[in-house]
Order: sequence, then C-alpha cells, then structure tokens
Amino acid sequence: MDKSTAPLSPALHRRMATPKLKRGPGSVHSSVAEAIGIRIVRGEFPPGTILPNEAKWAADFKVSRSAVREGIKILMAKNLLVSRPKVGSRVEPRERWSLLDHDILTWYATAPNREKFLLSLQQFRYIVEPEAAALAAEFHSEEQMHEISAACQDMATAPSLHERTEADVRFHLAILRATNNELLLPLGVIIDQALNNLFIFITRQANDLHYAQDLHEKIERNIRLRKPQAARIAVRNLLANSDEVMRRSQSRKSRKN
Amino acid sequence: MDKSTAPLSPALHRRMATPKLKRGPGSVHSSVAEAIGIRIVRGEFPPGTILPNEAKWAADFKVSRSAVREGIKILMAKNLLVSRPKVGSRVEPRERWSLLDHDILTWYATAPNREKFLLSLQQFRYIVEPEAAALAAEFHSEEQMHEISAACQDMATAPSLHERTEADVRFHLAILRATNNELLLPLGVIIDQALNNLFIFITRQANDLHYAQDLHEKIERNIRLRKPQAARIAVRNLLANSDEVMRRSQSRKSRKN
DNA sequence: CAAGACCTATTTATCCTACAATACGGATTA
DNA sequence: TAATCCGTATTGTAGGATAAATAGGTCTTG
Repeated sequence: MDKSTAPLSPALHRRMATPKLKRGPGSVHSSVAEAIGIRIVRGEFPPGTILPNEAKWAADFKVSRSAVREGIKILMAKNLLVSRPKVGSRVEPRERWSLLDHDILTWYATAPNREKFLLSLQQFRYIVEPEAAALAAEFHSEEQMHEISAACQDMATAPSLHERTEADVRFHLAILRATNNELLLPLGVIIDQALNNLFIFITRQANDLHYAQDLHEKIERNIRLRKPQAARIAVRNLLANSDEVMRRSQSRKSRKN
Repeated sequence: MDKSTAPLSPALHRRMATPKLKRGPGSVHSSVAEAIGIRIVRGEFPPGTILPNEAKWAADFKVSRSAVREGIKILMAKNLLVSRPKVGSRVEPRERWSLLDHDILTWYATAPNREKFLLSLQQFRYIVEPEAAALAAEFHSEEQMHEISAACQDMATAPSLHERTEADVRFHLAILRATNNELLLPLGVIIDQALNNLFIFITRQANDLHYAQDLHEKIERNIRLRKPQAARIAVRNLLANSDEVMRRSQSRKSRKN
C-alpha cells in the first residue's frame, strides 16, 4: 500500500518525515547508520516494523543506494535489524540488540527515558565492578597496577572537571584490564557511558571531590595490597557515593521546579 | 614496500594463502565478514596489521568489491577494524573488539586457545549470574516467573541431551530477562556460548543429570519465593557443579593420553 | 642542511547502472 | 474453497567510474 494514501495527522506526518542527514565529520555510511540507528533505538520504528526501503532512504538522505546499504549493514552487525529480499529490513526485538555496543549506547543515551537508563547503568556497575576489583586484586600484574595507580593520581591532580572525568574512566578501565579476563573488557563502554553521563551531576564542591578521591584511593590501595574482599567493598562504597550524589542533584532539581 | 618482495618461508606462505570462501546458506557479504573475521580473531592478522586491500579480497574470494565492502562494514561495526583511505583496513587492538557479540564469540570459540576461553566464560558467569538471579528474585513479574519455571520443567522432561541444553539456555536467559535490567540481556550470548561449549563435556550419567536438575530447581524455587540471597547461592552451587564436571572430564581425558 | 610546501600514487569512499534471487500476495484454476 | 502459479517489489550481487583522502616522496626555500 502506498503510504501517501494513508490518512495521517499533520503531527504524525511531521514525526514521520525524515530529518536531513547530519553531514558530520565521519563518512556518509556511518552518518546513515547513525541517523537510522537513533530513530530505531528511540522507538520511532518499533521492533517488528519494516523500514522504508533502500531507495527511499537514498532519496531522503540524497545519497547513493550503496551508501545506504553499507549503513544498513552496520545496523545489521549490531543486531538492530535483519534484511531479506522482497520483504525489506525488519527491526529486531530489543533483547537481540547489542546494547553493550559503544554506538548503540551513545544513541540510546539520547533517547527519552534517560532516568531509567541511568539507573540501569548504575545497577550494572554494582554487579560487575566490585567483582572486577576483587579479580584485579588477585591477578593484577605490576604493569597493570601501575596503570591503575597512575590514573588515580591523575584524578587527584586534574586541573579541570573534564580531565578528572577522563582519568576517572581510565582508572576503572585499568581495573577491568587488570582482571586478566578479556571478556570483561567490552564492559568498559558501560563505565564510559555512566561516568560521562554522571559528569553533569557532579558537584563542584571541594568537599565532595575530596571525598570521592578518597574512595578511589581506597580502591587503589586494596587492589595494590591484593585484598580482594576489601577492594570489593571499597568499590561498593564508591558506587553508593555516586548514587548519593545523583539523588541529591535530583532532589535539588525537583525543589527548583 | 611490495609484499611480494619480502622473503617468506613456504610454510608462512601457505598460511597466508586465502582459503576459498565458504559459500554457505547466508549471503555473500556475511560469508566474507565471517571469513575475514575468523582469521582476525584467530590471530592471523594481529592488531595493528593492515589487511589486504578490497580489490585483493574481491579477487581471492571471486566476489564483487561491493560485497567485500559490505563485509568489511560488518567487521567495522563490531570494532574489529577501522578503514581509512590510502592506508587500508587496520586491525584494532583486542580490547576494542566487541567480544560480547554473538558472531565474534562464535568465531572466537574456534580459535586455538579454547581452554582459556572456556575459563574466561565460566569466570564471567560467576560474576554476572548470581547477581542476576538475586535481581530476578526481587523484581520478576508473574509472566517472567512462568517462563523460568517452564524452562526448568522442560529441562526435566527433555527427551535428548540437545533439547535439554536448549531448555537450559532458555532457563538462564529467562532469569536475565526477569531482572528487568535491559543492559543484562546482551550477556545472554555468554551463557549461550558457555552452555553450548559445555555441552560436549556433559556426562550422560543419570546421577549427574539428576543432580544438575536439582540445582536448577533450587534456583527456580528461590527466585519464585523471592529470596535473593538464597538464589544467589543456588546459582553459585550450579556453577561450581559445572566446574566440577569440566574438571572431571578434563582429568579423564588426560588419563587417556 | 633543514624545514616546510607541494606533488603523486594508492586506497578507500561514493555514486551509478544493471541484473539476479527471493518471496509476498494476488490471480487463477481445480 | 483450497491449492497452485505467477507477477512484482525489494534486497542481493556485480562491475565500473569518479571523488576524496592521505602517506610518503620530492621539490623549494630560508
């Protein structure tokens, strides 16, 4: 059926209209993948939906069909959709999506339900990070320990909040590496997302920063001294502190409104 | 420098030779992605290596350059490599690989170091699954609980080992779903891989199967009765049993040799 | 001689066109 | 009514042409 014959409200029509392709710094196919991918994760094309065909995308974005196809292939690789001849590209059920992929996570962070997303991230960290710290305490090599310590020091001496966050991410990734379990490495994208989203909540008050630094140093020390159980608890304390910071920021915001 | 001028040993040459493309059931581009992807994860092209250019692959595989490009795009989406004009496709460092992707995991399972891989899988399960069961015990809905119970029953009544493993996977995935944390769903690929690899170790002795079934039912019960701590422990017991089975199988094998 | 500007060759990026394979859904027939 | 056939829309594959990007060498210049 031709879509133009379907009676659509003007508002719905506006929502369906394809936004112009953001001609960013990257290549065309990745821009296409991003443009379509974002609309999928935001729920504009719910699972089971058949996407517009390749020719339509090519026309809307003013790019060649090849570029569209390469973009679609990227989304297929991330299990956002599957393509079949004659039927088209169908959005996969959410539980098949590779949510732990860096791109999807980034797109997802722009989706409407940010609150719930941040809670899921935080919950995920509670599961993984304490155990990762315990493993790191048991199995870290000297070089890996050095990376952890260096990142911890960089946090203390970082001149800006941005650089502090960068060192913070580096600290936690170094712990994952020090577990010597390579399957844990991909979970770094979670930490990256979480910290960069938490970044906007972080207070600039010297007291808070100093306390957070203390918590990080406790983690560093317990890993260095090879005390798994103590490292586990230290990480839990740090995460609880993050929760607390978020909660305070949240209540401040609601008081304002 | 032209590679053909480099003095290669015949053995190395043989290893470099491109195997014929497996023209399986899937599409050509996914076969290309698989063929190249497997060689990357197996270490044939170590991180930092520049892959042969697209024209070379097209000639070797006897496919069009378009197909090769679409295959490469799939690998790019999984962070196995990055492509840049003039330089070519460079293999990314291992810690960037999306190891938790279903395809990569499957390819990885064929790699030489199976033993270490299985250990990493098992260690990963120890981190995630007990906590997932605890969350499921706290937050599961009625429908989610029903899926868990049904899978558990199917395990008991499965007529073949294969179908039993299928229900086993379904059981653990249902628990992940019941956590109501969507970020945990992608970890299902780990469980899927682990159980399907463990499958070959599983003894057919009725005693063992009965005991394993008992362990699963304890998990089911504790989730159903909303006892997080007990569910956590029940999962740990199950994993310990898997370890035990693997260890026994291992020692039997070494005794044979 | 050193440093910077400028070429050139190679590779991916993009576009285009044509045809093949597939399977949905309607038309046709028993 | 039910089963089969077939037209057609859509992705899949092929192959070629051109554009853009850039590493590395070359030339110029201070």
